[in-house]
Amino acid sequence: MGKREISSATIARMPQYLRYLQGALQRGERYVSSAEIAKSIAVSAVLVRKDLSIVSSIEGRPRLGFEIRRLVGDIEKFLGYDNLSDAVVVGAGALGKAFLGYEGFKNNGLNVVAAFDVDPEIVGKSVNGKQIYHVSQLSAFVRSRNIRIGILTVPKGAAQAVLDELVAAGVRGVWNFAATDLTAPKEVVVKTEDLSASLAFLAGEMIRRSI
Amino acid sequence: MGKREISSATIARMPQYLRYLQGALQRGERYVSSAEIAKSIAVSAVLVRKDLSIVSSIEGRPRLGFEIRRLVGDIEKFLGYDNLSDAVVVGAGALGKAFLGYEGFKNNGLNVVAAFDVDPEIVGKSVNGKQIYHVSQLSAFVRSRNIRIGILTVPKGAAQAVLDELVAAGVRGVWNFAATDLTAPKEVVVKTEDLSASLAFLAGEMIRRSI
DNA sequence: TAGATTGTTAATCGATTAACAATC
DNA sequence: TAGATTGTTAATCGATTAACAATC
Repeated sequence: MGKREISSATIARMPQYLRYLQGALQRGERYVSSAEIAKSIAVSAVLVRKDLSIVSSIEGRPRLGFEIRRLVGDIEKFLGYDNLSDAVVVGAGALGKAFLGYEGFKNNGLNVVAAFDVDPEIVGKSVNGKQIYHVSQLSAFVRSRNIRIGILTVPKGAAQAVLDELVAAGVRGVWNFAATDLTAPKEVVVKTEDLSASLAFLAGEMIRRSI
Repeated sequence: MGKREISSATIARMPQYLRYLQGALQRGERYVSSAEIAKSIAVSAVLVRKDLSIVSSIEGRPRLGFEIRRLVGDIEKFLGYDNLSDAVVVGAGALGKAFLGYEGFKNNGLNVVAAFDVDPEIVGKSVNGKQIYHVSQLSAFVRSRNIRIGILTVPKGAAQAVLDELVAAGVRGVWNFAATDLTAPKEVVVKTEDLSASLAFLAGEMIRRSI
């Protein structure tokens, strides 16, 4: 609809706004000014207003600020949190199991329904009421349940092959924790989570500040 | 030493370069051009050269490119990967246990030595040879082992208190997976890992591309 | 009302890219 | 040598901030 491209920096700030606003809502606040939001996120108030104007139809009211409840609704909608989609986890090691056990992503629109692995030791078990199947059943499962999101927690070596299989079965988004670069068709979104990059940032900051 | 500030965008690319270069090294390659690196990372060749000139003392050689082995060494040094530091995990739930079980961060200079929790069910057990202690012992442990890094995988509500305790005991860097905003003294680096922000990015891209 | 706070336009700042001479 | 590839300077681009009129 001719909308201008929204910068990824703006998108990345949305969950932070959301987190702050949900907290404010729980404290019983109803309105918040851009300056208050700005302070909590270490960003300028103008930028907050600019960001909010992009995702929200509501206008802030001079003297009062923004109505928190509606803002929360708009940001959740923008981020797609209102629209729960099912996901599968491939690789039921420690991290994969953590995904099975964690329900928190439901608030973010993600519902993990099952996991897949090759290890006969764990295939057949379940975590948090969610079954671990053998990888040979992955493709049929994804197809029949019309799954759109796959979470990759397999070893590096297996990641590309699993991704290919997921894509062939209809997955359109892959959340990759395998810390390796993957290739996928253009219409599939791959988000590689590079925790060692974060760690590098932490370490780098520590070094820079202490010297 | 009067060095110019290095942008966090540059720092964030370093682990990506490193990953590509290590792969090239394993394939037996010895030299690589900035254009090849650029292609694998979807970034321009000029930017690669600029980034590399910041972290590396070696110069690229016209026609040949950069010597991979030395580049890998320089980037690892820049990121502090050569300098293993001990860390503790606080919160031994599913994610915390994943950290205990995962040895991969040793390549990034991080060595997890123990975990802490309050749950009597798991205190006293060990994962991957690493002991889970009661939180009451946290402070003494950190002090006596001179631990500098703490990984927070506790529930939101407990995060700030744990951080305060870690800081009081001498921790200088905190990797926070509790998805809540924390406050810490200026000299302490806190890196909050917001997986729901990543997830938002994935979901957002999926929506944008499919409409 | 007066003043706090908004939304928007123009200016600034910083990161990326284009252009190109230098080099092996 | 000729040509691939480098490092650097200047131009561009995009994101953030400053300034300020509008509004409740």
